[in-house]
Amino acid sequence: MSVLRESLDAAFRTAGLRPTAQRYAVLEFLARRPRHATAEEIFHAVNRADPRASRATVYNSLRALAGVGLAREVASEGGAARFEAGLQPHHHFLCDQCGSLEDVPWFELPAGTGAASLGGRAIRGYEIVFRGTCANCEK
Amino acid sequence: MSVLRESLDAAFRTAGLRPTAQRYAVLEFLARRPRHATAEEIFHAVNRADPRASRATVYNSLRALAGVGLAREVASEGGAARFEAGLQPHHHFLCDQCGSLEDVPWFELPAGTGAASLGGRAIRGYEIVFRGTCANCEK
DNA sequence: GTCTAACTTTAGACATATTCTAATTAGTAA
DNA sequence: TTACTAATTAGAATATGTCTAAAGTTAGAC
Repeated sequence: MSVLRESLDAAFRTAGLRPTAQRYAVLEFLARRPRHATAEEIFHAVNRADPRASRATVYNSLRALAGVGLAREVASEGGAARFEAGLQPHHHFLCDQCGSLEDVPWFELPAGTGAASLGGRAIRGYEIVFRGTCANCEK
Repeated sequence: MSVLRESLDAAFRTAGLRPTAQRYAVLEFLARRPRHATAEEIFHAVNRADPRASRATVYNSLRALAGVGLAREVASEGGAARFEAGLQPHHHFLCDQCGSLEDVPWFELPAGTGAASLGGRAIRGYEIVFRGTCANCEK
């Protein structure tokens, strides 16, 4: 059993999620890969390993994984939903020109930022979506 | 001609966008209304005014309006895309429990926040998406 | 190890959301 | 008005996501 598999296994147990081959496959794919995979991409990848895997299972797995924080849906615009392994937090950058979605290394909001605007809510996390022109299009 | 219509008209001209009845209807609906309308809701509203309006036109109009900044698609998760008039900037809050999407009054990031993470990109704007439990579910 | 109950997966139908296409209509500028 | 171009229409086509019933797995009790 690979090191990755062991750590995923531990992650499942910690999360109290029943480990299945399909959930491994989905999470492993997300953990290994460039971010922001669509359900369709995940389905194909998982399907290469196990040709019987079904679309519904990919969605089920993604929901299960997202439910315990092992994966998350990226708040994106248009088209298919995109998912990523929920390992390290980060922000996102969306290019107006070419539409690419890039990761931005994590940084915290200075303590208290916006506190006055958020009254009554319990904040568990946040993400900043920047828009503009990416380094490539900027040239 | 109403005051709203006049200001929308001016907005179209400024944006260099050909003003059509359907685009007026879509933008007017967004400008008047609670935020975060789905294309379907917009379609029905526009359709009440002009029963011949088509879905495709609603999508076309939304894209045209978004292209010039008069409307924007809200980065949301799952289900149908949501749109809002692009008038005042604000942040968003997404409730883990009930899934509701709320506006959070605008506040600026302190100058220089995250600058080190964003090198090479031209930032035109940003939005913070908070997650947690809304005031209602918190009770 | 075997049994059982609960959970998960499967295939494919179904439902919903969005885009495309060809023909028609409306806006613009001369 | 006329000619030109862009936008709209209806509905088909596509893409995305969910549901269902039957079959397969897993965890835990024995």
